[in-house]
Parts: sequence; structure tokens; C-alpha cells
Amino acid sequence: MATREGPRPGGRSARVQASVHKAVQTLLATHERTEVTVPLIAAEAGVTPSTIYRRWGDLQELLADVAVERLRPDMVPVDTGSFGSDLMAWAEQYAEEMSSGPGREMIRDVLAAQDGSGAYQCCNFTRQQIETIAERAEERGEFFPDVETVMDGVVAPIMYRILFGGAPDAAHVERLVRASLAAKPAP
Amino acid sequence: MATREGPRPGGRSARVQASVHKAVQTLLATHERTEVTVPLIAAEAGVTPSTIYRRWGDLQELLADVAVERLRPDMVPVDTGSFGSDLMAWAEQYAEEMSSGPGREMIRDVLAAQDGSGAYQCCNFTRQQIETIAERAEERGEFFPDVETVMDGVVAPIMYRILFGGAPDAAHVERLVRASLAAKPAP
DNA sequence: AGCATAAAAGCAAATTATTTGCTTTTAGCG
DNA sequence: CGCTAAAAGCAAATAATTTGCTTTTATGCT
Repeated sequence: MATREGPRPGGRSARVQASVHKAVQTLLATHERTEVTVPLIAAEAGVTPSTIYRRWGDLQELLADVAVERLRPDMVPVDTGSFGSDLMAWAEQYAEEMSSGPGREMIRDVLAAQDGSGAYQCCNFTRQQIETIAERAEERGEFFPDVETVMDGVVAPIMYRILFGGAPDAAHVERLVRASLAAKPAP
Repeated sequence: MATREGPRPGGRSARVQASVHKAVQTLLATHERTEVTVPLIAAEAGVTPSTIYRRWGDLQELLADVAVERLRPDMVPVDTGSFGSDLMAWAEQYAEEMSSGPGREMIRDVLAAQDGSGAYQCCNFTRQQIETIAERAEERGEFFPDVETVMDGVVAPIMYRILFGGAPDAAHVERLVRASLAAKPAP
């Protein structure tokens, strides 16, 4: 009896996943959201709809899966010399990317899925970025606020406003960053 | 030519809306989420599916519409004598309600809808609750932080953690409230 | 009050999406 | 080099959604 655990890289399973993901991205870029259906994605990817339904369950799970991949950071936060300016630069870029049309749609897709693991992953992507900035600060011997303080003080307000109200402006982001820098080192 | 603007209270339109909303709530309480379909809601409400599709567009918009109604606060925040304890009591209840299974589902429904107005409304419900607490503080002659400071410092972190990670615990909420109370009166 | 009108609901056929049972392909294993 | 289990294809069956047309109904006007 041959027992396996997960799909191996390069196998058929991985190829289907790749072509479906690519098809979704292509279609999202060229069509209205409501026009992007499972049968359309299947045709674009060269697979049958039942393959998609069996692997992902429904359109929302697939969209969430694709969105998580696209939200994965592809760069290390820039090193500007200090925790404060690193965080400021990162937060400005984060706010801008997430406020954009595509950014908002990806967040929506992730949150709309039944499976909450995508949202958790995205949160961790962000946390890791901040941890990177924090580790550099530590190496420099700087004082810097706790990562969770930054999540609460900078990330959460940016995301809350993108999701529930108008996008935060640059001045607002700046204020959030400054306030979290002022947090006491050890509460 | 008879010209009208919107549906009048008590008209047929309002009755259909009421029975559909009620049907959705009944079904959400008794069925798995994926089992709640437009045809099922229509049958429960005693209307035809096409009525629902024409009025709401799709299931998600309808669920969002119902969720917004359910998220509308039905009580004024309790008056405990000071801004700090009012806010603490309110935040604890808010975190608990929103972290619950039904609370999380309602938020998800609101955010998943294409029409972003539901999220905006929910944000305003919350803002109004905090404004009520702030107005009472003003009448007492207390100092208190700006409402937007509370939105950023208390509401946003609670909501962010509910949406993206584990629900915040009571100690965390308490810390958030204390921190926002310490904010300087005029930045 | 009674008629005219526009908005909304019902109905049913057409279309589209989803599910499912069964067959075929494929990658990895001995 | 065949065996096996997982995944994909195929196609029929089911379910959801859309749509054109008819009917109902609340309201404004005379």
C-alpha cells in the first residue's frame, strides 16, 4: 500500500493549482468581479469545473486562496536606519497597497471565505514584516515598542478604516506610527 | 402621473422586507450557513425567489442587509459615572458580542457584500455609541480622548483581532482602554 | 369614492451553476 | 514494470439564477 501525505511539487496536482491560480488572476484583471465564475475560470485554466469544486469547494474559497498568495509580502521592509523610519515607511506603503482597489478586494476575498485560516495567515505575514523591522532595531540596540503594540496601534487602525470606512490618509498613518513609537518600553 | 420616492411604511414592499428578514434570521438560527439559500429563504418568507433576487441582487447582499440590522445597537451604553468606566464597560461588551459565533458571522456578512455601505453603517453605529459616552463625559466636565482616538485605539484593535486572529481576551481589551484614556487631550 | 399609474410581486421558461457517480489518467512505490 | 491511491475528466442530474411577461397593489388625482 502506497501512502502519501501531500501533493508533491511538480506533480499534476501542483500544475492544476498553478494554472487555476493564474487563470483567476488573469480573469480578475480583465473582468468584472461578478463575471468571474467557476466555469469561466475552469475554461481559462484548461480544467473541468468539477476539479475546481472538488479541490476548493466553492468560488469564495478559491478566491480567498488566490488572494492570500497575492497578499504574501514579496519584499523585506526597507532598512532606513532606525525603527521609527522603517516602521513609518512600511506603514505608508502598507496603507497605500491595502487601500487600493485590488488590495481591498483581496482582503475582502480572504475575509469572506468560510475557512478563517487565510485571514490568520495574512495577519502573520504582517506580523512577520514588523518582526523583521524589530529584529533590526534590536541589532542596532534601539528601544522599540512590542510587536503586538504595533499591530494594535498601527496595523489594526489602518485595516479597520479600510474595511469599515474611508481609507486612512497619509497624515493619519503618520500619527498612528508616532503614537505607537511613544509607547513605553515595558508596561 | 403619480410619482413616488421610496417605499412607504406599512406598504406591501415593507411587509415583504420584514418577512424576508425574519425568514433569514429564522433559517440562520436553525440551519448550517451553506444550507441557507435564496429559494429556501423565499419559501420560508412566502415570496418567490425572483422577488428576492430583484430586490437584493444576491444572497450576500441580503445577508449583509439583515446583519446590519442585527448589528444596530438596541441600547444606550450604560452610565457608570465616568468616561473611563463607561468606555471599559462598553468595550468589554462589544468585544464579547462581536467575538461570539453569531457576531463574527454578521461582521463577515457585512464585509462580504459588494455594497460597502453596510460596513460604513456599522462603523457609524459604533462611533455613535462612543459619542454618547463622550457627550456624557462632556456634561460632567471630564477630560476625555477624541472619539477617533478611541476608534483607533480600542475599536480597531478589537475588530482586527476578531477578523484576522484569535478574539482578544478581557485583559487585552482592558489594556487597550487604559492606553486610550492616557492619550493627551490636545495633540 | 373611483380611476389611472407606477412600482413591486408572481409565474414559468430559459439559462447557468453546482453536485455527483463513474471512468480514466497519472505520479509514486515496491 | 506493474500496482495503487489520489486527482482529473466526463456527463447526467439537480439546484440556483435570470428574465420576459402578467397580475397585484398602494397611492395620487379628479
